[in-house]
Formats: sequence, C-alpha cells, structure tokens
Amino acid sequence: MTGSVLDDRKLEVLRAIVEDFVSTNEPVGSKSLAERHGLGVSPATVRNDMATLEDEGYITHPHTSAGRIPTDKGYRLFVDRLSTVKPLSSPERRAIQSFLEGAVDLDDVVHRSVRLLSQLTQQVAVVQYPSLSRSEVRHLEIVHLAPTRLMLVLITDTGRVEQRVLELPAVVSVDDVSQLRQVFGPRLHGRRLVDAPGALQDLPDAAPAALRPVLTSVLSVVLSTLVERPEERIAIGGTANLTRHALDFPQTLRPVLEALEEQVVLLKLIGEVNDPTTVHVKIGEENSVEGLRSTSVVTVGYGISGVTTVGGLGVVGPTRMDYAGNISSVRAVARYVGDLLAGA
Amino acid sequence: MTGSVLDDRKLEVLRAIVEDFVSTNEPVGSKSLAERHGLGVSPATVRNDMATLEDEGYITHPHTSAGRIPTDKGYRLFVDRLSTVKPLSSPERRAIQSFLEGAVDLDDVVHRSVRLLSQLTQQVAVVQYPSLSRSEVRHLEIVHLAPTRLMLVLITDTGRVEQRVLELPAVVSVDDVSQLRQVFGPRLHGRRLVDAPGALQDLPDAAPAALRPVLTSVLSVVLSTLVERPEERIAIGGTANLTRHALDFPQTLRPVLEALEEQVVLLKLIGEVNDPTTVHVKIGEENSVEGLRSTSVVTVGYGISGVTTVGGLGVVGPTRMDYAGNISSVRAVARYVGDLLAGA
DNA sequence: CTTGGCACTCCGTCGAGGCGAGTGCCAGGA
DNA sequence: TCCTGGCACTCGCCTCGACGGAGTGCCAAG
Repeated sequence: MTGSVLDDRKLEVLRAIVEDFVSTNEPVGSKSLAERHGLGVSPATVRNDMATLEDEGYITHPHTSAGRIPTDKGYRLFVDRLSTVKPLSSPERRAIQSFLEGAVDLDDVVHRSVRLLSQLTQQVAVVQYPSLSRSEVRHLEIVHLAPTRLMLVLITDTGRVEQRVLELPAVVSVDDVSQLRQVFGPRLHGRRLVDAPGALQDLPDAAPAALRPVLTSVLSVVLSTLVERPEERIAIGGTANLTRHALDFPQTLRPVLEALEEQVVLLKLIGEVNDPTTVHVKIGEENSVEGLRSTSVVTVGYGISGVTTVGGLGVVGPTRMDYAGNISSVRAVARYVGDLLAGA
Repeated sequence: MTGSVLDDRKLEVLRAIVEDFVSTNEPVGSKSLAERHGLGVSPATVRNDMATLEDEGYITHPHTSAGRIPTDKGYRLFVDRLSTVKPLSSPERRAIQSFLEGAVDLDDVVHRSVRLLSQLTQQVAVVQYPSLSRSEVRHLEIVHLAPTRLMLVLITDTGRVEQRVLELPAVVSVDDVSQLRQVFGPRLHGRRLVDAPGALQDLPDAAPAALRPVLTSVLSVVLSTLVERPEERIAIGGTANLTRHALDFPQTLRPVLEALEEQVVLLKLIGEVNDPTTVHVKIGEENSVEGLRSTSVVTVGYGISGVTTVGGLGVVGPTRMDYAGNISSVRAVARYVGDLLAGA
C-alpha cells in the first residue's frame, strides 16, 4: 500500500525534511527545501508531496502556516529505509580505540565508554556493566572472615568482581573453607553463571557429609544472588547534553531526568534489546518507558568477540537526533568495548 | 563596624527578605514586607533600612523599581547569624531511620542516603563512600589467580570492599601466598590505612628472604593504590530537582550539570570540609568550583560514632534555598549514616 | 528617628499593525 | 496523468506605544 502512494520522490522529500529539520531545528517549508536539495522540481510539486506525506502521517505542521516537521512515524521510516550508514572516519576510529585502550580496569572501561559515547553523539550515554550471569567465571574465592562469616568473591572473564558476605548458621573452620574452595572452583571455572545451576546441582551429594550444611548455604547464596537475582549495574553520563537540546523538551526535561535516574528504567531500556549485531532504535512514543516518550533511544548489545552478548549500551536524546551518526557511534563503541573485554 | 550600622531591626528586615524571597522567589518590596511580618514600623522606615542594607552589600535589586533580593553576602549573614535551627520532627527522624535501616550493604546504604537526602531537601544530593584510607582494615585477602597474578581484596570496617589485580615479575606458589597472608594480616588488622605505611615499613626485613621480592611487590601495591592514591567514590542523585528550580538558573543549568558530572569536582566539594560536627555552607561565589558559582552547597562529614570522619555528604541547590531546613536534613542523614556504618 | 506624601522609574502586559513564510487550490501546459 | 506558476489566505512573530502597577528615593513634618 505505501509503496503505491509513496513514490521515490516523496521518500526523497521526507528524507530532506528529516535532514533539514534535524540540522536546523526549524520547520522546513516547500520553497527552501526545493532550493537546497537538488530535487529538480518546483516548490508547488513539493507541496503536493508534502500533503500526501502528511495524509499518511509521516509529517505534520505545528501551525497552519508553518513548515513541516517529521512525526515519530516519519522518523521511523527514515531510520528503516532512508538513512544511509555514516561510517566513522578513520581518525575517529583511531581516537575511539586509543581512548578506550587507556583503561586500566573494568570500571575505567565503562566510565570511559560513557564519556566517549556522550561526547561523540552529544547525547546522554548509558553503558551497562557486563552482565554477571552471562559472563564466565574465572575464579571464585571463598574468604574466611569469621567463624560464622564467609565472603564470596567472584571474578569473571569480563573483569567484573563481585562479592557477597554470608552469615552461616554453624561454625566453619579454615580447613573447611579451603575444601569448599576446591569443591566449587573446578566446577565453576570457565562456566557462565547462567549455566551454574546445572553444574552445581549434584554437589551436595558428591561432597563429604560433614561439609554439606555449610556447602548448601554457600550454594544457595551463589545461586540466589549471583544467578537468579544478579546485581546489574549501569553507568550514565552526558546528562548536561540534555540542556543542549532544551528546545526539544519544552516542559518535559523533568520526566526525562527522572527516568534516567531510575536504574530499573535504564536496565529495562538496555535489557529489552541486546543483540550484538543489530542496533535498535526506539523513537518517541515507541518507548515503553513513560518519561522517555519525548526521546529516542539507540541501543545495541556488546559481547566478547561479537558472539555472546554480555551487556548493552546506547544513547538517549531528542527524537530530532542524527540517527545515522548516532547509530554508527553506538555500534563502533560497542565493538571496541567487546574487543577490549575479550582481551582483558 | 557592622554592629553599629546594622541594628536589630535591620537584621530583622534582612531575615524577612531572605525568608520571603526563598519562599516566593519574587523580589520583596517594602510594603508587602512591612505588612506580612509584624515589624511594627511603616514601609517608609523599612525602605530606609533597605537602603542601608543595600549600601552594605547585603541585598540588591534587579531593576530600579523592583523589590530587593539577598546577595551572597546577605545569605551568608543570614546563615551565620539569623537562621534558627529547624529541628526535624520526630516522625521525620523515624522515617529517615527506618528508610536507611533497610539497607543490606554499603552500596545500598549510600544509594538510599542519596535518594533520601534529595527527597528531603528537594535538591541534588551527593554522598561520598567511606574513604578507604581513613577506614580500618578488617581483612586483607590475597588470592592466587595465576602463577604471576595475584588479587588483593581489602575489606574495611565500613563495609567497603576493594580489589586490585597485580602482575608479578616472578612466579609465586600457593604456599607463598598463604605465607603472605599471614604476614600482612596481623599487621593490618584493625589499623587505618593511613597508618599502614608505618606498620608495614619493616616488613621486608622481618620476612623470610625467599619471600621478599613478591612481598615487596604486594607491599608497593598496597601502599600506592590503597594509601597514596586510594580510589574515592561518590554517588549523586536528584539532579531532576535542578529543573524544579530552573528559574533560579537562567542560562546556567548547563555548567551546573557539567560540574556535577565531574567526579573530581564532587570530591573537591566534599573533601574540602569534612568535619563530622559542623555543617559547612558555601554560598554562590564562595564556591571554588567554577560551574557552581550560581549554587549553594551544604556539606558535612560523617564518621563512625561521631569521632573519626570517614566521608562526607551534602546537597547542591540554588542560593535561594531553605538553608535552615537543608542544614538540618544534611546533619541528620550524616548522623544516621555514621551510626549505621558503625553498627555494620 | 519615624512617618506620610509625592514624583519618578521601569517592568510587564496588552492590543494593533505590518511582515513574511508557508500553505492550499486552481487552471494551464507537457 | 503529472508538473508548474500564480494567487489569495492564514497565522505566527516582531515591533511599537500605551498603560497600570509595584516599588523606590527623597523630603518635610511630627
């Protein structure tokens, strides 16, 4: 249906409207549009096309005698079919790489990524720490803090270190602990945490009877807090960029800032889509998060060597954003972050 | 000098101006002021007093025929001599306590504090994690990750857990590591990290010769990254409250948001003053941080049982803020956080 | 020292008018 | 069938001037 109504020139007009509006932030009229882009037709023709585009819901105009601006639906079409990928220049690529390579540990990687992404895109950047449960265990250390208190320190291949203190119902000796270490270590090493339950299931049976009570406690902590309810972390940055686009959020800066302060919301944002190969774009009303209905969100997953997804990252900005550029930036940063974590 | 120029009534006028302006956000005129507060004098008299206050630099007026607003100097005088402490109601105290008591670990304590503080004051809240170097060591665990790779996990009495991975120039055995543990453990346990250098100084001499090279490595890591250059952490929240006072930051919301994103800036903010007994107030231009010259900052240190300071917290808001209320809130939260950490 | 009076300043608002960008429609031409 | 130029119309925005009101500074009297 749309195919018949929207011929190539109309699509070209839509693209021109989006591009002009994104760069100037002013409703674009038929005359200036026909002049600036080499469409080879008169303003009157453009007007007719615009009327069609408006009927179909791709553009609208704020006032009777104002130029046209894209609707969410218009941006959607633009993103899906009209925007051409804007590859980063090689100096840009090198800059990204060298900036991220300076990182000394995971925290540093994440913080640098947020910073980099927000600077590249001039938007708010969000980066999820590598998900615990999807990472591989490199080491599980059990520390004997006190006779009835142990600490578990989990180290993953993505560099994340997570610890939990647990109180035991009974006293354990230092020897018990080193036995525990030997029991858990080999079973977990190299495994992803999501696979841990299967690998650990038969543990109580296989272990010496004397060790079973404490082993069960440790096991339940490992399973519950690390696997079922792992603590996900998120870093955010560049919120000052929101004020740069203050014009795009007339009275709605507040809810945006509020939404961005909610860890839960951010996780939802990033968690919904985390495919390391495809960049996802949510435009305006498409967002499931109430406070972000006036924004667009560009996200992508990142993963070790592009295979397994271990986390996600993205940017949040006005619907009037440079989609092509932001998509490229997000994708590029995700790739470098993945490579970096793989090499760590 | 000021004593002779500013008699009691003039001070009362200043207080009235500050209070009215804080609550209404409108320049306050002589007439409404004389009416609303029971000063017992005529508007004309108030005008004379206002003229004096303006000569002395405590108030100013944006336009010739507008009411008066306090200057930074005026707020300073108000805070120092005119504002009466506004004790929290006992339901408020209980609410704070029960909200913070629900915290399960240090991260939770800090995040809850930030949230609580920003809600209580309706401002941006900043909470520093307990400083590593001023905390006492509860446990130092040394984990043997690989033949040339160790991880140090440090646990403090404030609940902070910090880890560092270090690469060694030579191979160490698992036995070496447990020896290291026994050497470091007793010397550090119960000591504050600032005192660590003294306690560890003679370690290499006292240790078995075979252990010395690796011991020196570990020692240098402990000293350099944990003592000399400890990683300080900060949590921030309630930035959405800035938009609540958007009127107070005409064009200057941007630099404020930017400043608040700088960890360094925040640390400076909180680090400058961290006396657990006194609340510090920096008003407008008094702030050493460029971007915060349009804000006021209220900070206080917190410490275990009110003695040692281990961190700081505070709020950032417009100079036109409820100083009395915010000071009370900040002090109260600091006290509860201190108590909570002591009990942990 | 306080008070009432008075002239003055100046901001904010409101309405009128002109400008200009942009639209929708129509009739003519390829 | 589609494109094009022309034309009347709409409507937001800017400017200007008038006006009201809040507030001030100063002065003379109590």
